[in-house]
Amino acid sequence: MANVDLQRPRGTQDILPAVTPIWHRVEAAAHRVAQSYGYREIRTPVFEHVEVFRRGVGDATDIVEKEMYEFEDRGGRRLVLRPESTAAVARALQQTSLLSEPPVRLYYIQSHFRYERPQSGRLRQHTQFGVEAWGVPGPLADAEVIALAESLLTDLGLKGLVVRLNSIGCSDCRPRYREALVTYLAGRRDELCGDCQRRLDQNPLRVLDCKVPTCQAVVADSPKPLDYLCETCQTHLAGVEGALSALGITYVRDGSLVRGLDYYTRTVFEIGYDKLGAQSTVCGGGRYDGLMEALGGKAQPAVGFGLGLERLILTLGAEGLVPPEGAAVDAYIAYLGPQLGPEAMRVAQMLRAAGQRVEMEALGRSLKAQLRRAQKLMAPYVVIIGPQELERGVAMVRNMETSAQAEVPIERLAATFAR
RNA sequence: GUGAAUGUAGCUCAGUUGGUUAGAGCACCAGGCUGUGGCCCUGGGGGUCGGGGGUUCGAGUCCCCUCAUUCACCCCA
Repeated sequence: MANVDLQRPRGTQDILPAVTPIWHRVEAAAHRVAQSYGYREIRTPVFEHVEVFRRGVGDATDIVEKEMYEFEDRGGRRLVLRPESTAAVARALQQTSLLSEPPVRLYYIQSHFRYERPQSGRLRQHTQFGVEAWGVPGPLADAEVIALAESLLTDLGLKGLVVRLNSIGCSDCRPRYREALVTYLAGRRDELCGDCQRRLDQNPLRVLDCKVPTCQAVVADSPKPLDYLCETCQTHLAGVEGALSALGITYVRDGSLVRGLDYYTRTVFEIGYDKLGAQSTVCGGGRYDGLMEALGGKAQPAVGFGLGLERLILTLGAEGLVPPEGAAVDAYIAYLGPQLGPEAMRVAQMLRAAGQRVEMEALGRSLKAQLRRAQKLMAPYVVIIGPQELERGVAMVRNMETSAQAEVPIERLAATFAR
């Protein structure tokens, strides 16, 4: 503890054996649900050239401006630990022929790195399950990814999460709206909070979801993004909503929903769980038809989302959906006296080969201590290798629940357990 | 990046206006039961009181700095 350099870096966590099971469960569900929608897994490098995110995510975003872990490698390349995966996936697609046969449906489970001020649900290294549908311009694709996220949450037993939906327009109508909003807000600049006065210059759409009451009062009379949507965008939004309704997915229209990454166009959505406090957004996504071009490639429409696994697991905990720890092993091998260690080991191997999870006494402790250990592991059976039994080629098998014991010939142990 | 709270054994926490060797419960180990878990009894190992500096005869207690966690903001998953 004394040496700061030997501590876990700020905003990171060690995921210990007691919690890896819920991670496995969540990851398994993510793989299963994504594949059930025909999505295939992609894995991209942990680090990329800085330009991928500067151009993909946007130079003016917080993520790129002040949260990237940038470094120069020994060859003088400017690299960065990926702060998100969508731009990285787009980059990967440019370098393959996958997109020559759209649609391309992909998913990933990857770590992301951002220099954030840590809080519960906000880490410097966090994991996202993400999904991307490339080469699909129509609104059904937007609805599909939202449905996919919803399926995962339902699969894990979650209820009561709220889907919020909005459209922020396209390259045609967004500038018109932005201009109208800036004109309006500039006229009432002195009524806005300090943050919003800054936002007005940098990212005026963000003023819409400011929580300061005076700002909300100003926003209440402001031009609404939906009023400025061009016909194409309106039709698209209506298409998404129609599909969601057909699927029976409940959502709320939230005209103030804005996302912080520049690449979004038209559809944006979030799925949140309000009991998580300030970090309540579990899933965020939308459409990013302009991303591929921003990265210098041929234009390709796409929709997707990122879903934070740490936050998802916090939510499962808050909802009491983390199952209690089960037995770590099927059998515990106890033995008496150091000379029987090798024989105990041979028995353990036999059972493992037969598909059993087996832990063997490692410290040569008293039988009492070995049984205590077995109990702790919730091992249903203990196989006791002792000199008395070994002479006759048998082992004592103890049922830990009933305390019943029976001698079983060693060569038949595997068959006994396999039933 | 802004504002605030917290930091004592592996865990949850006591620790009176600064005053002798820093405690409890749980956990762990051993013995009681010389080869049998859970209950009980007895004993034991464990702490640079987050770290550094200062005030003082004396600091877990007071002051400063620092690190970490948490909460709100900001942002986002």
